[in-house]
Amino acid sequence: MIRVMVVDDQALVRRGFALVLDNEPDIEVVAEAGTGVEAIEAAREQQPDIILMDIRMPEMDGLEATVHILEAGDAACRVIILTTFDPDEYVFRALQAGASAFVLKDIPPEALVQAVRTVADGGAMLAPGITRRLISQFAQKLGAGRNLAERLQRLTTREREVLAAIAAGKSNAEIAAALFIGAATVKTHVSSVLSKLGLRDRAQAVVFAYECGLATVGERDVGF
Amino acid sequence: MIRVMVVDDQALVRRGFALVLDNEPDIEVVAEAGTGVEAIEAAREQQPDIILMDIRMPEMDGLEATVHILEAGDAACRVIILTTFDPDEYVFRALQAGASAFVLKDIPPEALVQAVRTVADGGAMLAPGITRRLISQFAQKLGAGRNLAERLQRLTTREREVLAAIAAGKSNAEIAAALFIGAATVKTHVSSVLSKLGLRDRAQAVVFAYECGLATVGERDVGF
DNA sequence: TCCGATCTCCCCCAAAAGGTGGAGATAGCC
DNA sequence: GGCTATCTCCACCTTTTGGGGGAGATCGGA
Repeated sequence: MIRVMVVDDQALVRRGFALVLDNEPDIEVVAEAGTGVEAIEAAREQQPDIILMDIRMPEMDGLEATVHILEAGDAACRVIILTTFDPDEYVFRALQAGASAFVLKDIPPEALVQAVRTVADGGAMLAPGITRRLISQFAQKLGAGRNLAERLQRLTTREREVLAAIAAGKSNAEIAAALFIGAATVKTHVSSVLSKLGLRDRAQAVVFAYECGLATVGERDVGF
Repeated sequence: MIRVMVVDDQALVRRGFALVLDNEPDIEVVAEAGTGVEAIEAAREQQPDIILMDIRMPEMDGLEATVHILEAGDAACRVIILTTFDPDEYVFRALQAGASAFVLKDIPPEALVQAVRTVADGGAMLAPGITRRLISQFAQKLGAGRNLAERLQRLTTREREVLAAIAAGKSNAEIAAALFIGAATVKTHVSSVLSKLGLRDRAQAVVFAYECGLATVGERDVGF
């Protein structure tokens, strides 16, 4: 049995969703809430598996409530964001907040039921148009450094190691220590890297490393 | 009427999908192909709206064929990748190749039909588990620089502008020219930025900018 | 009005970075 | 054995960078 909570400030909408879901044999609506604050409270008491969350609500919006509920963590629940429109900002904030699904309110009832089952099953679901944008953004990132990666191939192994170290924010002296070579050697390698890639200084080298995928956002803790 | 082509090296599988789709009143299967090469040929001749593409095939795999077909471009078609398993590498390669959907072969027939309609309608669709991974990867990137973004707030407006310029690979002189201020002033700002953020040199500043989201991969053409 | 923050610019100086040219050692290839 | 590529290091030099300290102007708030 999938235990669901429905959160929406409009009682009518809320009841509508609740009725549709409660009608399913394997789904049970265990709570309803009309504000973000109520939602947090109810989530803690009822520990639902799935929360259907509206975004625009008085007191506290659905995204903020989602963050709180998921951070509390005692509830191993997943959140489905429901919204009327799909402005980009909401989508990104929702994904960042930890939502498992983002669907528009105009989806057919069966699709909503299916979404609940999918998410309860560990899956995720996005409205088709949103998936499209997410994919295109992702593909852009993936494909960004293709010609750059080719230029990267002109470097020797050692030079790529040095470039990676530069992209980690290391000074020449630190690179020397890390690679167990002399400072003079590092300078030689750095010069080769810059001239082979057509760059001017190590700052540009860092940019290059990120753009071509040699360095990646999120893989380092900036604790210089 | 949605014109569909089915590509799979196993004739039985191919026929199965074709029959399911042809059974729908608004869908017409206009071509079938058993290899990537055949698919490219058929796509050019028949100009289908949607291509159901298997990945593993002899002669040329589905992803390579997808790239060729979409690059040809004369066909304004969208590709749905069908596969038995869902190894990550395939997913990323598929998205990069330009696929609009990535679904597993075990989806129920109605869902496949729905996917075809969704994609024909300009949407995109991913298998639930894949959507989940895509979201988590995306959320990771988005959330990467949260504490960092706070540190960013300690900078003044001008200092953030300077930091952005540093992250663009500009030298102090270039920044001065870009912001219409003196070189000495730039040095002052750079010093403030570094000391406020606890960084040592501009290379680390570039790293910081990428990690906190001030700079983003793919937004710049590295044409220093 | 005075204070603090910000933006602007200056001087001096030390350290780091980057360029040029050279050189020895090793390894693989024709 | 020559030839090339790579890795290692050195010396010399110029430019850039970054730090320290100071200073004038503006603006907004206490």
